[in-house]
Amino acid sequence: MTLAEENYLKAIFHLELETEGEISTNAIAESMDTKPSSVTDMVQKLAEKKMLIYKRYKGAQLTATGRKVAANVIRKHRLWEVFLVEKLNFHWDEVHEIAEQLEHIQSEELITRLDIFLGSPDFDPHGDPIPDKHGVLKATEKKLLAELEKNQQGICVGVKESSAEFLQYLDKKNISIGTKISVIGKEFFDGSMIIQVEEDRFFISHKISENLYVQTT
Amino acid sequence: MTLAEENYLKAIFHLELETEGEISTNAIAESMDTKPSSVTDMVQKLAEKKMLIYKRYKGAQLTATGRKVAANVIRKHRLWEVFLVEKLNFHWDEVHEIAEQLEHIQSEELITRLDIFLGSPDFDPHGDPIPDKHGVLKATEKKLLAELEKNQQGICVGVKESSAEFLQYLDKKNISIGTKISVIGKEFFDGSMIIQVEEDRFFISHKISENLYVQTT
DNA sequence: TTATTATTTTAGACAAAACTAAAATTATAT
DNA sequence: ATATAATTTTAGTTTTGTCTAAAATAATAA
Repeated sequence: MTLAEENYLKAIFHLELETEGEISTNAIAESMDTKPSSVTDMVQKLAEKKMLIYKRYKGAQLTATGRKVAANVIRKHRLWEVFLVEKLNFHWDEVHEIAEQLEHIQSEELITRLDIFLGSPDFDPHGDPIPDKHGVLKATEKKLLAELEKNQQGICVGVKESSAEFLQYLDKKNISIGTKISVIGKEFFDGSMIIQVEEDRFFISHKISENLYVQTT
Repeated sequence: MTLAEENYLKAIFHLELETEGEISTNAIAESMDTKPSSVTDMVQKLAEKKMLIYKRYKGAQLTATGRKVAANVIRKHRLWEVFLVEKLNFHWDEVHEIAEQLEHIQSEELITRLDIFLGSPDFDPHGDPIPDKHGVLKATEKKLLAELEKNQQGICVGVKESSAEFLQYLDKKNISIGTKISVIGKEFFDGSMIIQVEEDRFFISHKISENLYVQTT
């Protein structure tokens, strides 16, 4: 697997988490900031390598092999992010670009040992889950925001209560379907939280968090 | 600097440590296991980038800029080797290939922090010195093997005593001019050492080590 | 000094991964 | 249902770094 191939597999893997069925050429191109024609070239190549199934004009779908390769790249990315934050004291929002490079280092043994060195973490510093060595990501689950713990995160997929007041509140806070919410802190005694939405961090009460559904991956 | 460019600069840097004047196209090709014609192409490109001075049919010589870039790649390589051995418990002879990849990760901040995390080591696990952040390698010095400390290493450049017995002893141990000697252990009270020569490790007395000149880089 | 050998460079090709422009296909709207 | 729009693919280039084969230069030997 070349660096470019790995990046394509990774992008398609992420798109499959959000989309049913085949992933379109255009969607891949957009997510990778490249041209659709380049995507066609690469997708054909990956199909020959049995990393995905590709049908002209219909789109691509990862095979079991392709999904495993992609998950492994993501595993490496997230383990390196943990290293950068926990060991080198980077801030969690500074590590993405460096991890983007480190994720392509080729050595199974290295990742095995890095994982042990870091204490086999389950989540990266953004709260995203780290796939296990078989490439398995914990199944996606829909839960209440209130059920999340510190350092976890979810994507807003709906509300339990849908009063105008509540929706207006969410709107004011820039929370809508698809918004990523990260739990920065959680107070044990009253269930209140500090959450991060885009670049803002703010406090929310338990009343809010128990009325918001999030999808965790 | 691309990955290929960095590797060329690194190779030329190493060759300049062993050779006076210009480095020949052939020497570079051999050290990089590539064809002389490829070297010509790259060396012309690096000359345009002011990384080295190149004269047709004569060879190449690094500029101050090129030397700095090369030293920085070597610094990164050696710092990562320290990380792999000290933190991830790799054996010192397993780390080269992985460090070959890690040395190309682009981030000044990363190396600054890695260096601090490792306690700003002066030598890598093979005893090779780590250039400082300005790319400066400690000047090459000729000293007696006896003056080296544990984990340092040198290249045999001569003997103080030159009796037949001594030279025969060295011959038996496969030590000659150019042989790399690494100090694996040193006994404080009598100055005896355990040294590594190629794949062999063995004990030598102080009598031996104080009659052998080594060059340290 | 001239012939031979070794080294180095040039010229032309190739593979990977990207791009542009144009053609083909599918989807949408009247 | 057909015209228009959107998407996707194809064809042909470009760049980077490599290669082979042939030509040019330098070094060596007779």
